[in-house]
Amino acid sequence: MARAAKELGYVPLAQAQAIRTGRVRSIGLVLQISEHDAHGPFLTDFLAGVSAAASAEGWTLAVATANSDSHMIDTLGRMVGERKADGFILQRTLVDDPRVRFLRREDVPFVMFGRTADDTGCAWFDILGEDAMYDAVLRLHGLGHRRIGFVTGGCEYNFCRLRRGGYRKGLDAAGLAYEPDLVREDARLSSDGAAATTALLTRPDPPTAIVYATDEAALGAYQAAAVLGLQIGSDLSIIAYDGIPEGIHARPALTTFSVDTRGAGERLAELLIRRIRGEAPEDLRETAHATLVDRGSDGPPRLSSHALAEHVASAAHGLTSKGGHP
Amino acid sequence: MARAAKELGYVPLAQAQAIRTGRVRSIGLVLQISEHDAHGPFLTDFLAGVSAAASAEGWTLAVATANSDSHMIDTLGRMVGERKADGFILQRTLVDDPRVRFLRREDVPFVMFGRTADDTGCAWFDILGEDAMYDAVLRLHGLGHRRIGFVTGGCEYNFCRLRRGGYRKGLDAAGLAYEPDLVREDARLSSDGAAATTALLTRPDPPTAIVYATDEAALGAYQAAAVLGLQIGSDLSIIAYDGIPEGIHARPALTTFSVDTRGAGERLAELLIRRIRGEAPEDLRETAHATLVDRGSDGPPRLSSHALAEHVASAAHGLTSKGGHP
DNA sequence: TTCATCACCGAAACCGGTTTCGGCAAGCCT
DNA sequence: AGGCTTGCCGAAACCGGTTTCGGTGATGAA
Repeated sequence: MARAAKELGYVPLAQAQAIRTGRVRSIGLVLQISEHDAHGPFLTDFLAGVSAAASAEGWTLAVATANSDSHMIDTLGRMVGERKADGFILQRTLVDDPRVRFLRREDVPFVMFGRTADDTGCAWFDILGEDAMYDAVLRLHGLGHRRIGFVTGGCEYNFCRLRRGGYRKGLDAAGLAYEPDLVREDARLSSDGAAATTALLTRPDPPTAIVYATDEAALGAYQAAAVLGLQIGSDLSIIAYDGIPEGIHARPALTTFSVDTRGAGERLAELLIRRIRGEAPEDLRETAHATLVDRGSDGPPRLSSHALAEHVASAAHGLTSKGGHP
Repeated sequence: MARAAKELGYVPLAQAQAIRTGRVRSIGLVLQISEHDAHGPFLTDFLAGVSAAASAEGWTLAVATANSDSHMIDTLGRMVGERKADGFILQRTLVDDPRVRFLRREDVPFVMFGRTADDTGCAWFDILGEDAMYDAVLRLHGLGHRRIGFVTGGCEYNFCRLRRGGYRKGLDAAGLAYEPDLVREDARLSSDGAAATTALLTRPDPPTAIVYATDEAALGAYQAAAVLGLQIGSDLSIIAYDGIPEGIHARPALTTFSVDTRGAGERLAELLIRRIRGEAPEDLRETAHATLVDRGSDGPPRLSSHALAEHVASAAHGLTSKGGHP
């Protein structure tokens, strides 16, 4: 019977099943359009991964967008109310995420891309950015750097806390002292990254290498270095994280830890489907590693911190005197 | 009764309606992940527009991805078979598009972003890129340019044919002769754009201005100009089309016709919903205009075509002699 | 006033599955 | 061998809406 039905090309209607089972076989994804990470190929890759894994299981992907936190919660509620999605993938997890609180309260299944501070009852997939930061510090230490700075992204994101922890553990492992003054926070845009870099370099004891929590921030370093007359890769070594394509086009190209966004999407879709099918969230936690893409932006230090400080001071003087008498 | 129901917070379950009406109130969107235009903020803006307009009508958005033409057709068929979508938005319309043929044959409603060669029975929304190209030529003519080149994108896309037509009409209106040698085709990537630009500039009678069908191609012009020692905006004027953010960061910033991607998504969603509700495709055709963003990449010609040719020739000689004795 | 038509409203059938329930046959234990 | 339990299979109820149908009351025309 079942065989005959199959041969006739029969496929059960998803919504007819849904009416009884309460499942639509659909994964929900609400994008925050204000997020700048929505740019770049990230979104496409991520969607490709999610939809590939979903369609392999016969599931589909329902996408919505939100322009604010409250709009986000509304949209999540509406989608689950109308049964447009059986569960959600949450990207860009915050340290304390309102979406998590809402979905937990409403008892709606979800999976996070990234951990939160309190992940009880949460399933998640995450790339171990802290390990990448750790490796970056050790790599720079191995190249001969002894003063290594750190620039993070937005502090409301949990990854920022984690990566900063990885940086600090790297310093410990390398036997270097942690100096809070060598850390700058909240560099979201490349302009923030440029400002943070300038601030670190104009100190009396500047770092000869800087680790950036995001490529975006690191791109600002090129601008800052150009202004101060420094050569990236020799006068200043930088290593970042994300693997965005702009890093390839920078000169010298950016050494960075690249993230398999598509693969992350696939894993998240699979985890969410298993979560919806009833598996315990504690059993649905996976991690992966970012892979180092060794390009030209890091190398042995050409100058000592002291010499670098003098170089920067003279460049800054040149700038101000030029600026003063146009 | 109805009021009381509403006050109780009642919302009809979409899939229960769907089982009887055959409508899921869902818009389908299948993305070609191989498309390079999937990068950049285009996709985010577009999704934001579509999902905003859809949710205003109580509809949702079902997204899938495809990595080849046949996979695309499969996915369209599967989504309509499983009733995951009531109709589709097609982006990046080809001159002769297999998706259109399939959906037309299967009698599935759809709306195109961009026209095709044969649009009988098709609803569409499009930005009049041909008008932009026309305006670009007249603008350059007004600045004093008399030899104006043109570089198109991939010829399989219909917009390419249209924009080329706009360029030609612009030449006519300006009283300039159309010279096939001043046109280069198939510049998809910026590297193609660079090659096309170099080819045009190394002619004995090079254009002093070039119009590009896409920003991507135009970005290659900066590279080509740098190699030949030309200053964009004076030695060579360029105007392009799309409004991608990289154009802002180019030096000088790219003068381009900017497209309201989000608005396009909104219009397309609304047109598709009306199409699904039964309106005739002929009544569902809309156009909009791109808006010129006047930045620094165009200006009066500093050199005549002849002088430009000499300049290029000497630069090229310098390059080869350098290259010959490294 | 009476009859026909119209509008409105409630009941029932239906959409296409899932799930439960009951009946029947077979197997096992006493 | 008889009674009880087990397993399987088909029928029926159900999910939450839409749509059709039939009946009722009201309205308008003869």
